[in-house]
Amino acid sequence: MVPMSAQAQPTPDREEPRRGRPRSETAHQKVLEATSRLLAHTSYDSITVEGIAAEAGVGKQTIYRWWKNKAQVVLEAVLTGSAQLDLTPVQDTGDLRRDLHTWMRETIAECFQEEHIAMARSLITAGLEGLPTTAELIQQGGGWDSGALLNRLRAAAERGEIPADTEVEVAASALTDPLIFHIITGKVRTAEWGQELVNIVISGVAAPGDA
Amino acid sequence: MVPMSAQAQPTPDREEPRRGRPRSETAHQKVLEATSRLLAHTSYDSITVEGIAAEAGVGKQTIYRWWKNKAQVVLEAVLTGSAQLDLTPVQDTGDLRRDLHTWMRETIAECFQEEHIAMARSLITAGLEGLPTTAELIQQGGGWDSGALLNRLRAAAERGEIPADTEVEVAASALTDPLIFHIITGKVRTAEWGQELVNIVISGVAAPGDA
Amino acid sequence: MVPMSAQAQPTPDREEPRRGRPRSETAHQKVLEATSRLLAHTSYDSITVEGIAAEAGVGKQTIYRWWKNKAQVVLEAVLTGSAQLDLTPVQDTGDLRRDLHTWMRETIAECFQEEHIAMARSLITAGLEGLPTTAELIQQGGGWDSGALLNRLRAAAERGEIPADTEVEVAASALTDPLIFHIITGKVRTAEWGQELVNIVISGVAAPGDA
Amino acid sequence: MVPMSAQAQPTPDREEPRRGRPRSETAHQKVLEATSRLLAHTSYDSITVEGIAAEAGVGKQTIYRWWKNKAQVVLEAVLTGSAQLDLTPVQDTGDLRRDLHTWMRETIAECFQEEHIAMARSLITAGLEGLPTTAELIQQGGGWDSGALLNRLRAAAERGEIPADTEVEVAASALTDPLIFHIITGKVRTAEWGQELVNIVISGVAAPGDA
DNA sequence: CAATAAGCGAGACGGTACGTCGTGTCTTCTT
DNA sequence: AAGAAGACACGACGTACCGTCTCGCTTATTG
Repeated sequence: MVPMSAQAQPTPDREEPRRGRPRSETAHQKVLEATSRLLAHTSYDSITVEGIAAEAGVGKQTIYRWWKNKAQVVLEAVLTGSAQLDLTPVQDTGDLRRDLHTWMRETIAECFQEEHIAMARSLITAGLEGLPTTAELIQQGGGWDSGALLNRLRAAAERGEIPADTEVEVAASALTDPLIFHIITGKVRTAEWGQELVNIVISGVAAPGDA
Repeated sequence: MVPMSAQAQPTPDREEPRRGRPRSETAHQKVLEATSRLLAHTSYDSITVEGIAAEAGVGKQTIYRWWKNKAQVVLEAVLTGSAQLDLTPVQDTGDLRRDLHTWMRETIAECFQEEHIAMARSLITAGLEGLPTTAELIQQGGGWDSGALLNRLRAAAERGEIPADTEVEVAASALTDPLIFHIITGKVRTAEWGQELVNIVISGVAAPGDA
Repeated sequence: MVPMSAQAQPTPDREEPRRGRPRSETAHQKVLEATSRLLAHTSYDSITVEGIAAEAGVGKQTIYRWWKNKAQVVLEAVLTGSAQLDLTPVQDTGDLRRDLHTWMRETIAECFQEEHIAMARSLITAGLEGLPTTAELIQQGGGWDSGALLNRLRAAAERGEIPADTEVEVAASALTDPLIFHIITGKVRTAEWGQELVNIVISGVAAPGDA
Repeated sequence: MVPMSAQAQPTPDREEPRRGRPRSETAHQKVLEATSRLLAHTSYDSITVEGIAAEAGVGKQTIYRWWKNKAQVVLEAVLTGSAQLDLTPVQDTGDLRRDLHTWMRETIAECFQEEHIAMARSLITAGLEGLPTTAELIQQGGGWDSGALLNRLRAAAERGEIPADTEVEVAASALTDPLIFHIITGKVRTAEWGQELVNIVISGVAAPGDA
């Protein structure tokens, strides 16, 4: 899957020592795990809060104590759950073009799998159904983490593989966004498509426009 | 909005003249208009079929006579509603880079408006919530129509502005998809970002990789 | 059971011809029957609206369309359902004391049965939980119908068996209310207790006070 | 209110001195008072344990340490709360009929007051909702205490005002039960009604049936 | 006088039911 | 036969209570 990571701390929690029985981190965790489990074989909107509660062995109210609605739960489940998928690294052999081709090949192989597609779609849907704020959550707090990719591009810029003033973020967008968009909409993309995309972007970056 | 167009013929229209009272095209239209009106200030899932029916002054059954579920109605409303936005053409002055810069500038100006963003999001959600088939509907039947863009690129290829073997569809993807993705996730993008994206892609296309 | 009868017309219904699909009297009936069935082996408060809906094969909303809450449903079910229990008649052999003794014996035999006790309790609870108005419903609209008893007493008064100015309603109360109250609270009463009660009341009625 | 009294000793009090912090009788009392306060303007089932706890400034668990469920709390609150209402005595002037008339007049005046009615209803509901055992609690342990009335009748029997073999308990039932039943169902009764009831019963008792 | 045990207010927990709302179908009468 | 209207079965929503279970703190009794 396109790498994502999330810190997702829904309760910034003023550190005043709460009274009464403290919230059970166990319950919190059980819910996220149950949600992930359900997301594997169910689309966002056929997931129900009641279903999550049942699967987690948790009271519905407990879910609403931690999250404001279904979108938030799913969002956090996807974001934290996929953190471990954040492992398509971008190697640095010194040859940018080769490294990106490798990365693209692996990423495509990994991403276009039933389960990851389902998760990505849930992420989008959950993000869109949440408040406007939630959309921000996707981008900023975690969402698709193109960090590794960005780092590789920055290294290339410093090292002179590509011009030092390259807008690496734009270049990264040109690589990841078509990928993500095609995952979501269900257009299956072949390795060749990916290779060509890398070629175009790398060449474009390497040969700065005459504009 | 990113140009889309839709023919949206949900009824493959058997040409046998039906018996009894013919379906009211008026009602059909009223529904689409009402839906568009609602989409302007409401997110996909807080739109209800009952709400649409009420807004349109139409019976619920009439809606289900034409479309098979909510997702389809919204989908068609978005697709046809945006058809008239499909007017960001790509001019052909002979200078590809300049033409694309112009197109990008205009598109960004047009797209990042509250109302278009809401529609784009609804499109995605409706597409995802519909059957798997629906996802295809977005891309194929209508969806984001990068037709004008593709044509301009093909013209450039034929004319030798860019290499004849250029994968124009990939290049188009590299331009439109980051745009779309940022619209739906709510990342607002400046004109500069767009210009840089065009630069990268055009240069990359123009200077075929040495790979 | 202590005789009750009810007309229970929750919808006084202005006779303007309603538009749209008319309410299904069938559904209405299915609910009442299901409720009666449940009341037989369940106490009032362990009956649930969801349970009634399931038992009746009816949507929950349909119940709430006809009745305002659980108390109202149960109330109507008990009242209408028991109408057929209104059959402990008071015979008229010309001998009031003997007739009442007979009636009392039969009523006690009939009333102190698990199932009737449960219904009577549900009636009270439903009545009390409903609005203040509901309490009125019990007395006026139906509730415990001491009609047959009253008639027998009135006949006796006209015929001179008891003084013509006898307050027959008070006398009836003195007979039925202890009976009802003991059913509700669960005090099981023997035939002897009933006989003695009849004796006291009849004698009291026959021998007008010297006050 | 119809006189009741309650000993209500929910803890049969094993006399081994418990270890640890002793239960706070203060808390116990605060709960009962809070419950009584709530009972004044709320029906049984819109009273909540959480509400009682809040009103009493007490933890919920403290309530469940003393009583086994809501019905028990309310039950005890009503029973003990009304103990102080147990003061409609039956005087003994030697004239039974007069004494009972006086008692009836005072009792009716006292009983048919909003607040007492509410309490009586709660008592019934609480009794019915409790376990079967609870129903017994009403009658036996406390409930409506017709003790004073019974005593007056027994005195009359010993003294020859009424036949020595009078079934005083039945006679008392014929007086109190109609009263109670009318309170809970909300039928407001006038003083005349009460007077007539007394007349009938006294006469009936005085003039033993010729059966 | 510490250790121990149980009570305390507070409030989260797993449950269950509530009453509302939306979906997609069905049924009435009207056009 | 299609239209507007609206009831239908179904099922999820988010809330409210129930009775239980921790928390950290307080208060007696016991060693």
